[in-house]
Amino acid sequence: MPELPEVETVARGLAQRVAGDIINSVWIGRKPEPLKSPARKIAALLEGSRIANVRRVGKHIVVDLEEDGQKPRGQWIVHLGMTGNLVLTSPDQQVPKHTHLIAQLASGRELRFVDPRRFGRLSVHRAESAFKAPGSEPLDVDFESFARLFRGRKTPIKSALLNQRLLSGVGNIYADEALFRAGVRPRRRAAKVTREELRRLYEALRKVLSEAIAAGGSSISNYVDADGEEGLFQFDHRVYGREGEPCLSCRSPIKRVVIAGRSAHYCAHCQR
DNA sequence: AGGTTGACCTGGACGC
DNA sequence: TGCGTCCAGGTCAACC
Repeated sequence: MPELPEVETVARGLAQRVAGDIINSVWIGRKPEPLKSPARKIAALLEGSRIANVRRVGKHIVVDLEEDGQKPRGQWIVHLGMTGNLVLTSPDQQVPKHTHLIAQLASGRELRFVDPRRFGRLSVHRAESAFKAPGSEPLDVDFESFARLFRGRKTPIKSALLNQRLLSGVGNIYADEALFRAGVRPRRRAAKVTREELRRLYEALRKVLSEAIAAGGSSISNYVDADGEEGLFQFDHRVYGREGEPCLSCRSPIKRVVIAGRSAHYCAHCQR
C-alpha cells in the first residue's frame, strides 16, 4: 500500500509524537519473516534507546536512535511492504492480528508494527553504517540527474519509475498518475522518451507526490496514518483503479494492462 | 548486464 | 453461507 506519500505521512506523524520518547522494552512475534535483522539484535538496539527522529527515506521509515547523552546509537528501519503499518497506541488498545513487534515507550504508549501480508521488513543499523537508499529521491533530484536515470534503458518507462535503484519511493499508483499527467504511455521504452516528455514527467511526478503528501496519503483504501486514523484526504486518482471509466480529459475509457507483472492504467488517447 | 517472471503472504471483493 | 477465483500500494531470486 504505502508509497512515498503514505510513508512520509506516517513518518511525519510519528516524528511529531514520539521524538524524545524512550523505548523501554520490545516484544517481537515468533514469525520470523518480517525481520531482516535477528530479533535479538533488533531488541538490543531498540531497548533503552531514545527516539531522536522519525523520517522517510524512499519507502523506508528511518527511526534514528540515540543514547542518553544524545550520542547516535543506530537506526531502526521499517519497510511497510504492501500492508504494513507503524501505529502509536495506548497499551489498552487490543493488539490486532498480525502484530509483529511492540515497542513499549517510557511515556506509557506503544509503537506497534502490524502487517497482515508480511511483505514488510524490519532491520537495524549500527550508528557506524548508516542506512542509505540506492535510488534518488524524486523530490530532491534535479532534472538533469532525473533524465540521466533513463538513458539507454530499454525497459518500459513505467518499470523504470518503479525501479527503486533509480528512484526511491515511487510506487504503482503514483507512477501511473505521473505518466498520465505527463501524457506518456507506460510501455514506452525509457530511453525513447524525449527530453521534453521527461521534463513533463519530472514535473508531474513531483507535483503528484507533493500533492499526495499535502493530502496525507492516498485515498485508495483503508489506509491509516500513525495515529491509526483514516487519512482524511482525497487525492484524485485520474487513472489508477479507473479501468473502463471515462478519462477525465477526453472521456475515452481508461485502459488497464500488465507491465512487468504490475497493472498499469492509462488513457490511450491522452498518452502517447 | 539488464530486463522480465514467479514466489512470497493474507484478505477483501466478486461470481456462482 | 460457502467456495473458488482474482486482485492488491512491494521486492527478491531465478530465469532469459
